[in-house]
Amino acid sequence: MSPYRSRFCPSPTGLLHLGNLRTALLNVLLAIKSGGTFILRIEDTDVDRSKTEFSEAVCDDLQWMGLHWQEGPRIGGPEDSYYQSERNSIYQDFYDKLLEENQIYPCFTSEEELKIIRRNQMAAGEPPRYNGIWANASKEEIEEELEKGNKPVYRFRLPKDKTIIFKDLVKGEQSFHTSDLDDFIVRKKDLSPTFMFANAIDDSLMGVNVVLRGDDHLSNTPRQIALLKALNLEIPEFIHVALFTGDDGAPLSKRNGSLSVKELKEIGYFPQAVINYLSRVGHTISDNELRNIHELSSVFNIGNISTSPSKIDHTQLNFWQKSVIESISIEELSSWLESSLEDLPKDVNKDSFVGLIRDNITFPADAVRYLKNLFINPLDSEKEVEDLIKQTGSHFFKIAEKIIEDNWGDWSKTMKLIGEETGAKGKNLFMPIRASITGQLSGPELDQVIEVMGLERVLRRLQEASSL
RNA sequence: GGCCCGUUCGUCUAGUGGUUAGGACAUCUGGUUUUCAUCCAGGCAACAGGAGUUCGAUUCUCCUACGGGCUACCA
Repeated sequence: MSPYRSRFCPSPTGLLHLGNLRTALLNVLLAIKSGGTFILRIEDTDVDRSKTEFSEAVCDDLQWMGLHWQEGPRIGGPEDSYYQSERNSIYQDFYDKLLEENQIYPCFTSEEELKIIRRNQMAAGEPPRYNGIWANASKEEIEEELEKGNKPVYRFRLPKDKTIIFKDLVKGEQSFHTSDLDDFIVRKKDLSPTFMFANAIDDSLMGVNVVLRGDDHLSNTPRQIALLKALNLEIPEFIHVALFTGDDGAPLSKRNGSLSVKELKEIGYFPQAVINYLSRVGHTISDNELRNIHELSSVFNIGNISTSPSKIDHTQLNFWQKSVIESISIEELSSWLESSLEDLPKDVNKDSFVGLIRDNITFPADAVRYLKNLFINPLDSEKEVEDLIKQTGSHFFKIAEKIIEDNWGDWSKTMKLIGEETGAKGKNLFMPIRASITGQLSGPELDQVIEVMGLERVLRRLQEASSL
């Protein structure tokens, strides 16, 4: 595989979410795998919606996820700027050239007029398309509008009756007729470039040789190819990946399960869990190995990219999260949980506690729950626990307390004695003990729990239970 | 409306002109735990529908349905 120069080019109008992230990841994997370069470019051409805070967040989020770029914001590269808002002089040269060659033309039809035209076309059962009234306007007509102070947009003169064919590396050959497309706008009234223009030009100027993007861009591709051809610019290869949808099949949004990187971070997801999940959505990896980004890139394969859309599934994401928790060291786990463990009593060994709950947690919040229930919250803070303890009666706990104190260090003997003394066995024996000591109805093996808690604390718990 | 993309277990997916249609996650059951969780083992579960091509189609073709995209002075 020859080195690919891939790119990710978000517009800073919001936070990065699982869908964008997947596209970014695939581009990174492609670059690493081919020994190429991953470029980050900020497409902030929409002045009203673009915000600096978002472009900063995008960079932070990608870095946190371990998706590093070799050219782009913060680190620079061959280009003067990787923010499109700072590249206007470059675009100006192309506009000049295109205008001179009569490949673009000014159009004075206002947005309101366009809306009306479109509505009428729809009503008449015609395809809503720019009617091309300004395509062949005379110099005089144009002068007249300019004199009136009217500002034009510029449209690209799309070649007539041509078929544009390109090969999508995943979907195969795609063909579009220019008669189904219209003269699209390349420059807005405020002189800023449109996506269709700046995106295609920058890809080419930056030497991007593979454009891996969402399926939603598929029908933009012939337009961009036509534009690049008109400018004699290099045309990259294309991969359009099927969309990643919400659990209802609709485009990914907050209400159908998408999470922003910010939220993922707050919930406590490991970047590694996220990339292992994401690299298996719409892309096949035949085994269930947990991998780092380099290992993922080596099993990444364009031919394994699927053509059909996939739905987000948090249980699968969480599976990878648990898989990371299983695989890392106690030290790493402890530092992951650091801020969640602030309330852990000083006399409790942090690593022992973390080791104890490791198999029973998915997120830091789960660790907090154990911490609170084991060491802080009173026994009546969870209803089921309180009910069970009251139902069992204080007699049981008084007996248990004495036996545990006398036999500390031999848990199986302890439980046997409590069973004999109280007549309880099985569930009726273990659940009240578990409930009173741990404040929960489920959790790790009891002998391990009491070891971490210590005799004093366990006895205090039993006393609390008998006086409930 | 036009153009385009897509449709295999609940989910992510593998796969082939003849297969017991495979795996993973979830779920269910059993085992371990004198309890629950964890862990381990096993089970359930799918080719959107209709035509055609063919000795034979889940696989190839067409149509329909459904989902999605583009058709923006958003990207």
